[in-house]
Amino acid sequence: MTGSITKSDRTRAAILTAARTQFAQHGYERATVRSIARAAGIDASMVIRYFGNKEHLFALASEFELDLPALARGPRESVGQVLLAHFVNLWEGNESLQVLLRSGVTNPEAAATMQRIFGEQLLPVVLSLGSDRPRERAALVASQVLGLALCRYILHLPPLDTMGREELINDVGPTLQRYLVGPL
Amino acid sequence: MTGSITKSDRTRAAILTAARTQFAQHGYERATVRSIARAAGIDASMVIRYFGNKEHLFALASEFELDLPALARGPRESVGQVLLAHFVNLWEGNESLQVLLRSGVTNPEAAATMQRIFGEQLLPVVLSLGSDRPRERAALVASQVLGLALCRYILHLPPLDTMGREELINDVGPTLQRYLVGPL
DNA sequence: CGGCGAAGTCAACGATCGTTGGAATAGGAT
DNA sequence: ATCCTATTCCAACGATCGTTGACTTCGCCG
Repeated sequence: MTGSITKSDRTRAAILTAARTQFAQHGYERATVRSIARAAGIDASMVIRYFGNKEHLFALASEFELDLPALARGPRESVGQVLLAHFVNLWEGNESLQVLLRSGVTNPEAAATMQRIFGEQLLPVVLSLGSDRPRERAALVASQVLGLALCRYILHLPPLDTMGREELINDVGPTLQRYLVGPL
Repeated sequence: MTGSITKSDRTRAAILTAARTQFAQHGYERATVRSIARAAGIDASMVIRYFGNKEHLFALASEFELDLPALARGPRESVGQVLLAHFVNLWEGNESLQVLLRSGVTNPEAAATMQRIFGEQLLPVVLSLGSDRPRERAALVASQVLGLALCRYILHLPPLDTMGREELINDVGPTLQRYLVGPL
């Protein structure tokens, strides 16, 4: 029996998926245990039974990796555009980042997770490029990337929310380029 | 009697101030009517008595003006730095913008207010500069300004949260400069 | 000083939240 | 087919939310 996919595995996964969607769309406080359960097609008590409490469920639902590309291995003149393209793919392919962004604004623990993720995953990439003031550069990159995501996916600020990928990358790419390897 | 400052005027102002602080620090859902009342030193029912309901109080507490400078009248090569300096003053002198940012992420009405403010006040300034694609430029400026505020004042992402004003303006100013009048 | 309206408190309402424990049900092994 | 256990539902708990209405206190005008 051990190792096979039981029914509980499937409901557990369904709850996690529903939780990610609810947290991403409504944030930590507005996404209720009951709404998550309803989206997963089960009773609210099951959510607690499987994940202990709401806070723990959130911790698991907001876990993810940035999987940043090895910028130092590519051409130096396009690191900004490459990094931005990667982030756009991330935003649009996975809602985990939206979970963190939507909740990190009111939930201190989510804010801490955000700090940890960008510190552990973005900073090394910046370091590998060998520029001066790497910590400042990493934070500047984060500010533009998060600001773009905020306006495009959360606030739906026109015309940013309807602009095409290429247009976006052409307009904002040079900003990241300067933050990564340009003069400050 | 009409026109003089009554006691009710002072409590009304106290409630509004307390509401702004609570909304700015905890967002719409976590700032409770009771916590606002406690901060204002009165009973929760007074908050409702004076403002009808929580939603209406929030609408009044999140009202403000950007008071943007007339960039077209100044030297063209420093419009980015001037605009950023103005925004930094705004963030640090008044918590109204933090109210909107903290709440706009989960509250659709706050998000709409944010759209309206940037559309009505930032876009005209960009238009006055005569660059191409003014709507895109205004939105790009918003993305960097809001992203910076998010990281610095909400998420407290180091080292952005402790960087000095001048340093910040030197690093991010050129980004706004390009968004406003540079090549896209 | 007595009264009257404004200002504020108090207790409670219905709703909803996260969470719990026990009853009901299902599904696979014997 | 029957039992056993994993899985699920149901009802309810205490807490907290926004909001309401009745009661109390304050301050001023005559």
